Amino acid sequence: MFNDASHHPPAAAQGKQGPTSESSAEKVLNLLLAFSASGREMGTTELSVKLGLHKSTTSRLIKTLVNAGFLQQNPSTRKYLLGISAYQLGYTASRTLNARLLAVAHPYLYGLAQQTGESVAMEMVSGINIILASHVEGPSHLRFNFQQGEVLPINVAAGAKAILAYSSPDFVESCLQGEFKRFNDRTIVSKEDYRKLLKQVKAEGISYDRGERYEDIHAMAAPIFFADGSPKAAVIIAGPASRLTDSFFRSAVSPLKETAATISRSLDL
Amino acid sequence: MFNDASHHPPAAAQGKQGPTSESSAEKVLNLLLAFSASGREMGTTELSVKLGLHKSTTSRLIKTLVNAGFLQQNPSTRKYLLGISAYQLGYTASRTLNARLLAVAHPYLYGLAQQTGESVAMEMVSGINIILASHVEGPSHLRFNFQQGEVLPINVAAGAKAILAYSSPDFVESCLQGEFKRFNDRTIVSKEDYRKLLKQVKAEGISYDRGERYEDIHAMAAPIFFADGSPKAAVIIAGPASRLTDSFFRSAVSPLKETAATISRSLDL
DNA sequence: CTAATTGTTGCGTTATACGGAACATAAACT
DNA sequence: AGTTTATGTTCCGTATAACGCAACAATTAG
Repeated sequence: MFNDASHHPPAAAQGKQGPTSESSAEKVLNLLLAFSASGREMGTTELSVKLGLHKSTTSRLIKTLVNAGFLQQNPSTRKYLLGISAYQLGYTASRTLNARLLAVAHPYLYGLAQQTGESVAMEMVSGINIILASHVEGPSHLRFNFQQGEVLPINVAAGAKAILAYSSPDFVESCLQGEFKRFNDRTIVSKEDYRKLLKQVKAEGISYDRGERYEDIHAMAAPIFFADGSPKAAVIIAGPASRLTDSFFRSAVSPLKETAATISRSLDL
Repeated sequence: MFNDASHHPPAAAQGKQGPTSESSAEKVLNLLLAFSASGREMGTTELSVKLGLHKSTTSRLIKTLVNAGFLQQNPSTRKYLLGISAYQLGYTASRTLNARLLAVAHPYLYGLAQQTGESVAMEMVSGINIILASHVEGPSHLRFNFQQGEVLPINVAAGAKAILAYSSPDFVESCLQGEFKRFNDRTIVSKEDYRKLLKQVKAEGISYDRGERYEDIHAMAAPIFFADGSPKAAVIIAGPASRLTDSFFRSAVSPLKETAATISRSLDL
């Protein structure tokens, strides 16, 4: 009928043009971010309303994005989804950010190891696994030795708990696919118990391991966040149960949280 | 139909070289792709020469990209590197593409299982691990049962060999970090032997497992490629050694390769 | 300290990207 | 079948955003 009406005001007409009208460069990027946010397939019209652009503009931008490989069209639905260039870009970004995280974090890990006298490590997300990415051995003769690159069992690793406590339910569930391995009688093997524990960890901001893997090893961990608020890593203090008592834990909470927070901040620039 | 003739001289008549002078939207995307390609930190001048743009233009584009979080500036070097938005985008793209791969592949996996009478599966890359992503059980009563979601030992898994044979040396080495576990006396435990084997697999286009993990289980695999030519998955046929003899292998090479190639093609759109 | 290299604004001009509507295609109804 | 609604793409003249230039900052080198 008269769908053209469109008497909607010229969007932030006057009023000191706070958000200056977007450049076309900004428009492409916002278009990409729209996909990043929703993840769904979307059509031209849907995108145009979502971004407040004209269909014609949207159509042209999409064409550009498809040519560059950032979007592709699902032939059956005729809608668009993220393409291989977006994937490649993210892969490179991930490597870059991880490298930067490692470089930035190491001195702080070292400082924490000196301060606490125990071994310190950083665990990082890799796909749907959590791996041991970096470590600094403590000054003591009796200390825990981390194994670089190891894929960690998420039910016992303190860092994994800290990371998952702040992760999206979606991601948590994909990590919970496999069976939990039992290492000893303290090991958590029930998925239900584990989910409850994550809530507790999130409330405290710290996760603990009191011998759930190796009976004589205790550990504690705090999450590191990327600029978008997503937890991508954790700092872990680990050592012999005889030294990592509850009183040690209490005294180490602040330094640990502080270290993790400092690393998170340093990533933002 | 051709009322407008549209013989308007679009840029081709321009003295300027190149097909069509890039739109600014294309410029931003190319700028991003430049980072995707090199991965290094880069400054304004370097980027401007690399892309054939003026410094001023490049500077403005970079500013836009930084605002949108696609780039960030390393304060110590003052150069730019990929930012959190690029990372998020890639993460979403990866989920999208994986979902699409699973959806597209399944019917072909099923077909191959019917055709060969054996269990068929697809392994996919996840971070620096290779996981079992999807499987179809064969019709026979005695068959191999895949374990969904399992992180596979790359030294024995046939699919892992197929994927790594075509992967970048960089990626291969990051996967080779940990120790190879020995399952039996056929298991490959030497990294050197493994690297040699990968070359052979690449030459043949197929990888085999003749009881390297479970002595009575044989398997073969062929890689699946994304549109950019990167191997992100593999199709695997597995079953009892008694049936997966060399003669079975010979007869299954073509169907297996064909299935993998068909899936790869279907992803391109 | 000067010279050289790299990075960031102003400004006037020109080409680029926009909005509107026609055109085209596909799905939804009867 | 035919008709209607929804969705997507192309064309064109015009306004404006983006460009190149060159001066200006800010570092680094000599």
